[in-house]
Amino acid sequence: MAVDVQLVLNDKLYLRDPQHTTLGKKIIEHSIVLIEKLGFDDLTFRKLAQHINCTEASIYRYFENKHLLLLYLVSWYWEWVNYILDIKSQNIFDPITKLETAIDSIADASLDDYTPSYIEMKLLHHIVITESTKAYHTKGVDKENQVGLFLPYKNLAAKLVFLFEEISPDYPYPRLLASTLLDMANAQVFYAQHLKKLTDIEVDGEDYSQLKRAMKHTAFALLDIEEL
Amino acid sequence: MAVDVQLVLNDKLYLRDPQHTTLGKKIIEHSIVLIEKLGFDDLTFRKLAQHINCTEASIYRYFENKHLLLLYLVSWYWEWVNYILDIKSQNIFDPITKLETAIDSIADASLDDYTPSYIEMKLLHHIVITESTKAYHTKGVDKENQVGLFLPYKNLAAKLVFLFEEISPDYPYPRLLASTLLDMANAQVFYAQHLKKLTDIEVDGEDYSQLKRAMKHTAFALLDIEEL
DNA sequence: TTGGTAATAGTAGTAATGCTATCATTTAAA
DNA sequence: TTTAAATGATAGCATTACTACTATTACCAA
Repeated sequence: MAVDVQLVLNDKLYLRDPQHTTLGKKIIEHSIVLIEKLGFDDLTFRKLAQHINCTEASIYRYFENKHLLLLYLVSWYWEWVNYILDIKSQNIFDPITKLETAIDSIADASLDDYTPSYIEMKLLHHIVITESTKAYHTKGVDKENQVGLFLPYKNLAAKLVFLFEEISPDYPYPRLLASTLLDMANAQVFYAQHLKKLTDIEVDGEDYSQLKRAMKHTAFALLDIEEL
Repeated sequence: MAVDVQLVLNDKLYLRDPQHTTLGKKIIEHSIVLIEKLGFDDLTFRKLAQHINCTEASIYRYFENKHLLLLYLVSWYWEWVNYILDIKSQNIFDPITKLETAIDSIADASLDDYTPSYIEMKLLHHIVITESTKAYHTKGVDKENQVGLFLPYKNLAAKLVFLFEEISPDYPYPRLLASTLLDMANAQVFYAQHLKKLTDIEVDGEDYSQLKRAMKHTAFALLDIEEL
């Protein structure tokens, strides 16, 4: 019997912690289902409330608005990737192997099965791919950044930067490479699904092997490492 | 006395072509100003109407909704970059120099001064940087892609792909590199302005030289070309 | 077991949004 | 100069994004 993992998320994301209550978990669970179905733009708290048979007001007790709900979901996702990455890179000491592991973790974190029962990870991954840029392209970025709402993503990037600097201390753009790789992991999947002319990779179901190969190729070439 | 350039845009973008009328141009002009000021999310046709002293209904006669207005602006921008790129790469025959010119055009297309009087190019550039992903991350991507609404961006990417294949026919990810570079041109500027930990470059006012250097460094390394 | 508090439900209402319709009036092209 | 096209003016309506208030239930501690 699996115990649900509880990730610690910034408490500015919510008014009441959804991980603590039954309704809270239901909100998370069904918001994922509903965003996947309708798209984030067409999600409303009213529809969500109807969908899970609670009142609109109840949802507002957890999240100030749907933007913060999205930010919560996206934070959850990246926090999860951090968690998976840390687990998988335990006992690996060669930085290049570590980087490969990191890329693998980033590309298929959603396939790991330690995920809490109320979070359908594959759907959440899909939401991150198609909707996550909306979470930080807002007038409020700077304020939200200041209170740490983007830390999960930035911490993940920082881990990559650390590896890059270990591997190729002279590479001039480690932070650019980190954010580019992370963005690539989402964008290229989106292109593979919707704008095929913009990518060379194919994503077949949950098979991200081509993405991983492309990411590694890119990272290695830029860090000036021999392909393995 | 300058003559306004008229770019040919997909007629599915609008109900009535805004380039043909005074009010149309005013809508474009002030939508740019207002999106820059409020952010796309907080723009409404009502506010825009008040701002330019016309009626809401008049704006709806040009654009079905604000999503299509954004798509129009973004299309205009990328069409403009295509135009600038074509002009600037005339009479250049060395593909590597051509690629350098292309990257320069992409990074500072907004600085060219042939721009029509009613389009404040620097503002539009800023809008593309912060809002353009919203234009294609919607439930309607596939339909809109099918009728060609993303062609300006895809055509630009195709031009890069053509150069990559000329320069390094064996490079395995030309389309990925094209879209990655184009996305990078926006994302890294956004990071430089809002999430500095995610980039190594600085953007000082309208000086995109560091961005250009980083883009060239990336492209050359991946295409396996000696730095110049 | 009781009492109190946290969680949720229920209801209601308001300002703003995203449109659409109708008809009158102005503008500009033939 | 006529006529069609473009715009204005006004109105209205369903939905959205909340907020407020009160009532009820669940649960934990004394």
